[in-house]
Amino acid sequence: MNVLEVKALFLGTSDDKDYVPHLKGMFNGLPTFVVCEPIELLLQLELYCKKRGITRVVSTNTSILKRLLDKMGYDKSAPALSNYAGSLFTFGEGAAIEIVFIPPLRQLFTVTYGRFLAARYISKVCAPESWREATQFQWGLITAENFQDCLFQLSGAYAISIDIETLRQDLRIRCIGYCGVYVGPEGQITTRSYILPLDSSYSLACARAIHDLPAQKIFQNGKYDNSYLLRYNAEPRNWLWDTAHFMHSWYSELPKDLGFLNAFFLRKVVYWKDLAETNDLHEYYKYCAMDTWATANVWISQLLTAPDWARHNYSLEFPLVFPCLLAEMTGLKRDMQKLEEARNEINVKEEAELTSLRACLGLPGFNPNSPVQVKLLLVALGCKDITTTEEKDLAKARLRHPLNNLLLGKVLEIRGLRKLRSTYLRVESDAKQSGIHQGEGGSKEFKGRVLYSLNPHGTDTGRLASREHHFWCGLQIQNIPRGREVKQTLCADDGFALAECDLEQAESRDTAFISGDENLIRAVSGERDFHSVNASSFFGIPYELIYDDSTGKTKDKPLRDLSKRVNHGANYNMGANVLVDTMGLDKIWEAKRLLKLPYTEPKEIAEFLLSRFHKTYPRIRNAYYVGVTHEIGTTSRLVSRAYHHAPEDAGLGERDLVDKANSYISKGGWTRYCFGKPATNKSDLNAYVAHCPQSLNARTLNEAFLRVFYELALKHPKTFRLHAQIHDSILFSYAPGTKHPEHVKDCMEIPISIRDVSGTYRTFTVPAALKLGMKDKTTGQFKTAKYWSETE
DNA sequence: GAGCGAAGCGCC
DNA sequence: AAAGGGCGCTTCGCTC
Repeated sequence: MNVLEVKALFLGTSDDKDYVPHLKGMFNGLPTFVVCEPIELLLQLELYCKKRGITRVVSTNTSILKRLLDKMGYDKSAPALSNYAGSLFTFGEGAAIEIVFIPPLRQLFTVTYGRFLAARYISKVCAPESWREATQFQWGLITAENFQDCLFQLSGAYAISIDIETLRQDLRIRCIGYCGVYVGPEGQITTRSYILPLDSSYSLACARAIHDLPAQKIFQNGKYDNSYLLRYNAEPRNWLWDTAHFMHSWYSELPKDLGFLNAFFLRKVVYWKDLAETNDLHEYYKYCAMDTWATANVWISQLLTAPDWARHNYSLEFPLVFPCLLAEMTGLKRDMQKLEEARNEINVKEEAELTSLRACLGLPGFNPNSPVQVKLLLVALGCKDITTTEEKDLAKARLRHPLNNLLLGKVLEIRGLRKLRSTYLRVESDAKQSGIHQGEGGSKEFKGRVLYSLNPHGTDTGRLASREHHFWCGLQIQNIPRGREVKQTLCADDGFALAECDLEQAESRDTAFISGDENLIRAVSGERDFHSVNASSFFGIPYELIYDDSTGKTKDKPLRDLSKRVNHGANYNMGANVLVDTMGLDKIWEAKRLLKLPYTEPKEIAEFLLSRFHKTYPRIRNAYYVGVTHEIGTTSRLVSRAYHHAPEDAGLGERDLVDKANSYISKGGWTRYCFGKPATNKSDLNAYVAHCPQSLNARTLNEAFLRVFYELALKHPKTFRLHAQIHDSILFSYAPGTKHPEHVKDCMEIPISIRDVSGTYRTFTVPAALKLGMKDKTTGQFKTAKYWSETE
């Protein structure tokens, strides 16, 4: 036997047993033992390894994890394995044995990226030579005495990562951490971290001096830090890097928090966020320093190992942090009086409905928001086959009996009102009731404004995601209800009018040009009403009977609505039963009647409807879905083959423009790495066929958002305000009399050159429509919008 | 009483 | 067997 032979052990739990064979091939060819019996003590494990000459351990055993953490002086009773996946410890004589933790093996199947992560983590101990070792962690406190030294050292850094620690209570920055990255003459990389407690105006001056250094700055999810730094007038110069955005640009489907990035990119690390729960100030500073060290090292690893397409994605995505940050800090003014009125209106309505419903039922304590209680109600109404109580299920039950209709209608009405009040029209007293501490004393508003965050790394497709603001108040701005109830409380600032500009039917147009389906291209590009054209081609009824082009009026609304639903469903590969559910049985029977169909089963009707779509637009399924599956099957990636014309392209001749577009397209636009398996999993297929148009539209709007930022928001800060982006629209306000709205529209109408799945090139532009206000009902005069409810 | 996941629902 | 996609927030109801 070769005594130098390296041996490995998989130490799992009884839950892992069945999955162990699926780890095959991940151990770099090392002879590997397997133990799934309970081993509680480190000593037991040590003896087991010693006896067999094992020096590499891969484990899911939380008892051993806890022992290892105990040894580090950390006594949490139950560490979560999910946090420690990828953490690497050493133990045994001379710390010669390395052990890495991985998620429970079940995840090899339940999570699309399960295999990928397991293999990566296992390679930490079984193929360590494939990992670059991180820099040594060293850190110090910045004091008045050593500040000049620290500043001098940092001024020599190649790059500086920055991380702030905040107090949620009063939005105060407690300390700021820096990690200077230094490149030696031989190319060797070292780092040093510095912690600056922010406890005086002197220390703030120190922070400003460091932030003003020309070195490129690195953050992890830096819009958070920069929101606070802006409050302190201490924003950094030259913020070029963000590790969360880099991760999103590379593996958009994976987590992006620092704990995960740490485990993912660095070999010899232990998850430390649990340990950072400390009351010792010096320890607290040390963990802040570790954050900056991790951010810097993750960045180094990303820079050294990312493929070109991920870098290209990054160059598209990162610039968005600036318009997003501006929009987040701008927010929208809330009319507090309107808020109060809207609440009162809702309270009155809800009170009436609730009293009535409870009286009908004879149950004074009935809660329509309780799934348990509504389920019982369904049973009482003879609908025990319906087991969930969401709107579409209640819709089903309502059709069965007028009494059901009455009672469940009230349930839905009350739920709707409560949703409006609790989510969108919240005031201080609500927060006190539920123990939430938000804004100033519990309201959603921050100095009378609704804030929000807009996150370019928040979705798999490249859309922005939204949530409440970094200051722990505000709203998700992208799901404000459509009616006037909430939007009438949000308005432009004094001296401004509010406006919204939409890309019209963007995803349908994008789908048409991505698939290259000539019928669909004609339908979306023509002058005629898209849904009526669809109704006509789906069901063989003359267009003129459905829509009157001369008056712009719909003549057959039921049929047009039907084709709208079918288009929507089929576009995203919806199954027949789901279409039945989303349309509702009444609409299904209506379709049967309208089209004089012979079928008796709802599913058959839905199947017929869907088949009409695919008959009309055959390339959607036959070329596009097939192309997506094939591309992912062979490359694990989806590449956007579209080029957004740059403003300077206007000066190019036809020939040069085509060359430029083609060269861009052949390199690829936005690329998504795909862990799912569309060939065998319909959910994955649906996600990926939805990705392409959604992502292309997101890119178009993001590009427009950037242009609006540079051409309007930065140039006209006194007469223009950039508020938000809402998936296919941009919300802004402007001083009346300016030409800013038209300029926004110009920024949004970006010509796109695209290569379809079969290789044909085309160019098209999604039209944008301004919504500036509405006609006054009484005077008939056009009135520019002040409130969001008025932008029509 | 805190924490968490599920249910339900708002938007495109 | 059947399965639209992409998000985030509040409430409920359960566990610790």
